[in-house]
Amino acid sequence: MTYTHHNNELTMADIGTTVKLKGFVSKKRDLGNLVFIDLRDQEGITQLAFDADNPLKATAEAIKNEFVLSVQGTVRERSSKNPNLRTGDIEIDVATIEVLSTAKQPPMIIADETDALEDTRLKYRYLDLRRPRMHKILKTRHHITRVVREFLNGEGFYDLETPMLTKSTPEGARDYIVPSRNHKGSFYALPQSPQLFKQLFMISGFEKYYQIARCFRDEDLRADRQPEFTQIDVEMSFIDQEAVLAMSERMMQRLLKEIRGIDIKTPFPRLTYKEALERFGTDKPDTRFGMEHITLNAIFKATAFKVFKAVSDTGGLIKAINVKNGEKAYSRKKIDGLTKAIAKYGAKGLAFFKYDGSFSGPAVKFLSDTELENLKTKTGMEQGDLLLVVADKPSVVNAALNYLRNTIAKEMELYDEDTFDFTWVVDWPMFEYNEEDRRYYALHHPFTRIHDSDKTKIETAPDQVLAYGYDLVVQGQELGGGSLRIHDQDMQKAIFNVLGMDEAAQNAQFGFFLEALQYGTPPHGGIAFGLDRIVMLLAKTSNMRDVIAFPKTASAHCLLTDAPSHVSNAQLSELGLQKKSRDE
RNA sequence: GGUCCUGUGGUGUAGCGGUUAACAUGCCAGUCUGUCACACUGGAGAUCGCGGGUUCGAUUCCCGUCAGGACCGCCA
Repeated sequence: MTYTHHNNELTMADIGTTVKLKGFVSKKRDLGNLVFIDLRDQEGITQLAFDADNPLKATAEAIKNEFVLSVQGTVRERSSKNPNLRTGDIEIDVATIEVLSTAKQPPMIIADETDALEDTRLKYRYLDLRRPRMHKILKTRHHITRVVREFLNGEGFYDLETPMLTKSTPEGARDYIVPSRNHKGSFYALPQSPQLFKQLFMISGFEKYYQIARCFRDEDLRADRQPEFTQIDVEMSFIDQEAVLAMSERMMQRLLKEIRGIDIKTPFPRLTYKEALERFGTDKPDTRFGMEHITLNAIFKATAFKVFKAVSDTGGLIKAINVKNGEKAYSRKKIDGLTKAIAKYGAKGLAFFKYDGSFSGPAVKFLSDTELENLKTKTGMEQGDLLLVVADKPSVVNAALNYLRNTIAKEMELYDEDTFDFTWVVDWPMFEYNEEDRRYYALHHPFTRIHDSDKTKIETAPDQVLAYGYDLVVQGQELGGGSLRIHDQDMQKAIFNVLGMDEAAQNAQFGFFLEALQYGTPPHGGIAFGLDRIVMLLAKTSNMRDVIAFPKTASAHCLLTDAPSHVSNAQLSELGLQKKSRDE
């Protein structure tokens, strides 16, 4: 027996027994004739005590933080107890001690209240991960994947694997590319998601698939975006949209209950994509509070106010949010700050109105009495309210007002962290026109099935075609998304046509898939959840690096291993590759 | 690709056109029998990210560069 207990286990009930413990030295307190050592392992902390007459006291005094020890001794009651510690009633009177490993002085304090900045933490990630807080998060992550697996196994899903070395595809994010040695000049790509493979499983006759799958996208990072991330990937045959949503709701319900002990109601409310954009200006609205967007175009059709008039005449949008009791909370100076903040979304200005029986604000003098009356009725302004108005092209207005709504709600504390307002955003448009490239793109992805009633519009009015696409949103974050898929090769080709892919391109990129569709394809659909985001949500952190054991920096650099790094010319030539100049 | 913020002992911060570069913590030594952020006394430890410029003089101001972070674009 290498040890008899973990360091969170011993209590008054164990007094008098001989135990063997191991762990890291978390903290030594040397009181002269009395030495205490906090021994930390995966589960917790136990205090070791060395009395004045203990022959090991000298040994204990030489021990430093983070040494790895194995000790044997007797459990005894403390003369002064620590109620903050699970094992705070007892301590170990040490009889033998073995130093399994010594330790250099660590570059950071290994405790929850570490003072190290994130780059230091990432460089010495293995030390950072010793902190109980990080242990707790990674254990929560494990707990979540365990519950997910149990749930999906229980619902009859098969955990099936898909390749990591696969084919690069043009649509979507930038691929991570892997050069082939056998086929010099050719490349694999790491999967952005197992999308086509899971559909092929359906064509293979598996009816319920899942995988906790690593995905790779070579795009710029954010606090909640890493170049490699994990999806809970699910696909089902012979089902409709309701089946996918209901299954997802059961899974989230189970997760919230088991991880946080929170009961949530199903079914989750639904918003159409169109509604979400109108009422919240985003496809991932935070629905924990009101302050919805109010469209004011109708009021200002013939206004004398030049700013609104110009926007109205050029097909722009005039929208507002009513900040209830915002008049006092938002001084002129703070509003100027908000105006500056929304400039990053392209908003050229922010009009504001205060109300205390009548409107006041810089723009009031440009508006007629009728317009002000209509404004009051439309926005429901009351004593002490603040109205913020943005007028510009729709994408700018929506982005700016969404930012304002979220920022102000946070500042005014209009919501609670533990409100889980799961919402489905459904009925996504199939296509989105890109002005720059002068072509349509798939809003979700090109394999999404469209509403039967819209089939005739594919060629005539692609931007009106709605798809069976759905996103799961909570607290203003996208947790997952999916769709019903096309199971008919003619329809699949028609979609590719709208996307501007000719037959040759379709065959080169997706020929294998178009062919597979010809051999009998069950109707199918699925969904994928961002595991990292689920962990963030349940572990209450806004930093994705906190929930990934070995994450990368904002520039996709691993500070621990220093990847990516140079490779030798020999390695390159084996792959048929040659570096261009500009070598350091 | 762009905007903004940060870079000073091991760690985290303060600071300022001329300083003995300050504080906390960690580290080392000593005192201490009940600590648990032990306490107290003393000590060591910094080419102020790197390069250039302005200046009599730059850690401080300016430019560039590198690194880290936040955001915009991007992420079907």
